[in-house]
Amino acid sequence: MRITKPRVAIIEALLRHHGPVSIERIHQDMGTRVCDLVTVYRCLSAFENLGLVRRSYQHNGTCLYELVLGTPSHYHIVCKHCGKTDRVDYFPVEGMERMLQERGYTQISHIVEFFGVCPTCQKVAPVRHREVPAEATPVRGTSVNIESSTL
Amino acid sequence: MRITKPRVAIIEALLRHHGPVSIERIHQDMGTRVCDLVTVYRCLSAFENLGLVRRSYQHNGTCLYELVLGTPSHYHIVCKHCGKTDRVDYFPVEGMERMLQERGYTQISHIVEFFGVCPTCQKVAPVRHREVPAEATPVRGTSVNIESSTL
DNA sequence: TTGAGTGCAAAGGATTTGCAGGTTC
DNA sequence: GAACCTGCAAATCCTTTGCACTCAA
Repeated sequence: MRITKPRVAIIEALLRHHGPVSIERIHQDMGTRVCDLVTVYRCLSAFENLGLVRRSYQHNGTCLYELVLGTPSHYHIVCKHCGKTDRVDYFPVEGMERMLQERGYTQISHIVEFFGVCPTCQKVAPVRHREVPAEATPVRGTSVNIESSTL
Repeated sequence: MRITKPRVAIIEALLRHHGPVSIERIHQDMGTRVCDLVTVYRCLSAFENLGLVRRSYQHNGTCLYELVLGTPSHYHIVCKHCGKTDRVDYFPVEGMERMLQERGYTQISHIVEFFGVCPTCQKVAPVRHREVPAEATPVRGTSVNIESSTL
């Protein structure tokens, strides 16, 4: 994989955030003139295949990306390929992924995410699918994504 | 809210599954002639507002619905309205939602999901966004969705 | 009767693809 | 110089909306 200006800029933009960021946001942060939005999509996709970044979802279904840094440490296994879900009865997070590996799964990762309406938004109408909130920017330093990846 | 043929059929279809199902799949299962796909979208959305069903996402970003039955029992709080994420330092799942309530969040829910490539798909190419897997049907009885909702 | 529900058609928005031209190695 | 990257434009796909009509309460 080649090192190009857009790719470096994307990584830099991701480094400035400490949590999942939307693609649009990354594009803005790195400066929209650096490259086309399409390129950001393609690069992030490539990065994901390399295990450099991980993808998660916002409550409206649009996706977020973040750098894979530490190895964070649960109830539902979904096959990335066929989409089938498989029951996971063992509860504690520890040893969870090891158990899945023993079942024959690879590229295991998991996400744990909470949703709710924050104090400031208490009185406003609910969000619908695809409806992107005014400022969907994760607040830096205040997010923890416990998704992890294992070969 | 009125009881109509499509709504009954949707609930019945959901009852036949023990895990998250895609909207398309629900439509198929209940028989495409019962109502339009759009109606399924609208009904599920209404059910969700009533807390009857919960929504989650597939690894390609498309959404899944499932009946809210039991009350299942952490790291990332995302506002459903503005999309901002907020750090959650307290780790154990127990008491997590209570703590968030104390912070002023409402309509709290969370999802815990694992992703991986299942033994059967080991040798095939990776899935991309929006790319719906051949058979994305959750295997009944083998899924556990630990998302919960609190007012 | 009458407002909530529905169908059909079309709009919206995020993500992907095709192809020609550029750039890194 | 070849293979990989990009830009631009257009296609896809899922989800939402508008509007007139139907039906449960």
